[in-house]
Amino acid sequence: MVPRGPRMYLVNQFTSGSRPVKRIADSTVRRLSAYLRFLEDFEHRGLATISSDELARRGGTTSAQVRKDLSFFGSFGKRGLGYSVPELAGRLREILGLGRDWRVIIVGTGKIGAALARHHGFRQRGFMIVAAYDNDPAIVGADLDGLTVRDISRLESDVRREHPDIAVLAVPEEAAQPVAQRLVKAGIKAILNFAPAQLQVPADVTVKTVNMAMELEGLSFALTNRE
Amino acid sequence: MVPRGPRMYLVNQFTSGSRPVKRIADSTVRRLSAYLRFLEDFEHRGLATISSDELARRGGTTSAQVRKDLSFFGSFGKRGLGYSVPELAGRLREILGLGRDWRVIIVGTGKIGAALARHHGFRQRGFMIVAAYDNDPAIVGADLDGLTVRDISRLESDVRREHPDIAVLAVPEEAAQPVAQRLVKAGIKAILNFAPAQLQVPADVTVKTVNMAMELEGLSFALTNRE
DNA sequence: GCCTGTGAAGCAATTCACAGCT
DNA sequence: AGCTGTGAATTGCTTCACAGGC
Repeated sequence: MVPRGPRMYLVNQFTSGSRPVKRIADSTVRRLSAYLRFLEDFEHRGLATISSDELARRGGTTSAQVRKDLSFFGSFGKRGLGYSVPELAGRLREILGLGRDWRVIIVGTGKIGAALARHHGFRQRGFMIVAAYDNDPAIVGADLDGLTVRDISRLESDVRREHPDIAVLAVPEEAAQPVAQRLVKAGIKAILNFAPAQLQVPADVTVKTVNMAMELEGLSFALTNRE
Repeated sequence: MVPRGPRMYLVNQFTSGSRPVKRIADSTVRRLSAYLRFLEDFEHRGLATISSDELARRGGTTSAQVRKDLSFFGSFGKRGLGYSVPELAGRLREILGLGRDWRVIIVGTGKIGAALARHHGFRQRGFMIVAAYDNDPAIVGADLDGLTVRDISRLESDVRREHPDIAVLAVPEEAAQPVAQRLVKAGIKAILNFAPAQLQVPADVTVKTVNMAMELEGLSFALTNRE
């Protein structure tokens, strides 16, 4: 029934002038993220240039795909030479919005939420965990690597005052939708959801769901259905 | 360069006779997994039938998509009525290979690996965690909810003796590829990878990667590129 | 009348292939 | 000669629309 448009994004700020607006597929964004990772590796090793073919090999895709992905945003390479590693890395950071810090809150500090709160890898990429929430009085007040777990009753007032950009949702399945609604109402526009639930949110809110049960079932399917 | 076929699966056991083999897209399998979750909810609530339209609403897709997804595997519904909830749930479990238990090992018991090892939700769906490994002598021997962390040097011999089906890879980025290679060499055919790395494995090994940095960057992109 | 199952149509993503710059 | 950038061709996923059974 309900017709759905593909989940894509405007990139009008990249298309100069008044040309028709471009839309970027999710899969493209994921690959850009992967390319950036490889470029950072190359940067560390002091390499100056890289070809679409090398990026493709590292990313498990094709050189044509790499060039097409980049072409949505501009022409960053030199024919006959390839791409300047630092320049392309910079462009990708800009495209992905990594030129600034993002304020992240974690909602639900059970096993997964707590592990995420303690994970320092996010900070390095500009995702600053600024608060963590739980509804269990036994957990509220606890310390998570310098972060004090707050009572979830403060969620709305905190969000309105501290305007975090991204909420990581790590609550039990049955709490996921109600908490998501509270987050949206308080003004959150981006949610990383670890609950095995399909969240219903307004179109201007972006949700990425990480569903480990689903991934395991995908592996089960693959193991079961092989020639 | 390297041309890639789409990552799909044979389902010849579902297509009777010698008709040309069907291939199932990843996105379809993910949706089947979601449908099963909703069906289990309906089962608990004692509902007997469900229409493709109701499944679609819960799954954020369309009724045509639901029917098309199911049609790859057979005709499970009744025209004018819908689908029998228990029957369709059973069929989906069969299709997804959930009619049996799967033996899962966890490699790397840092924050994420340990949280996964302690997570009981997997067991309920037939994913039994049978061993956990680490290379840190300070962690080896520790107890994770009844599971003793083993020394990773035992990995190959254990895998060959205990033939686990799925390995969850939760090691640091730089260790991901070497450990994946060890797993593959020992005979593992399915890997759930939590390391932010693009694993290179033979075609008969299935890898699902859960990359939180990539998801966060997808949110960053969405927040940055809005009209 | 209601809802499934499915070819056909439509649309989006990937791959091809080559012109054009270095 | 080497490698990018990009229209065109292709592939494959999604949606339409309707015949067919309940």
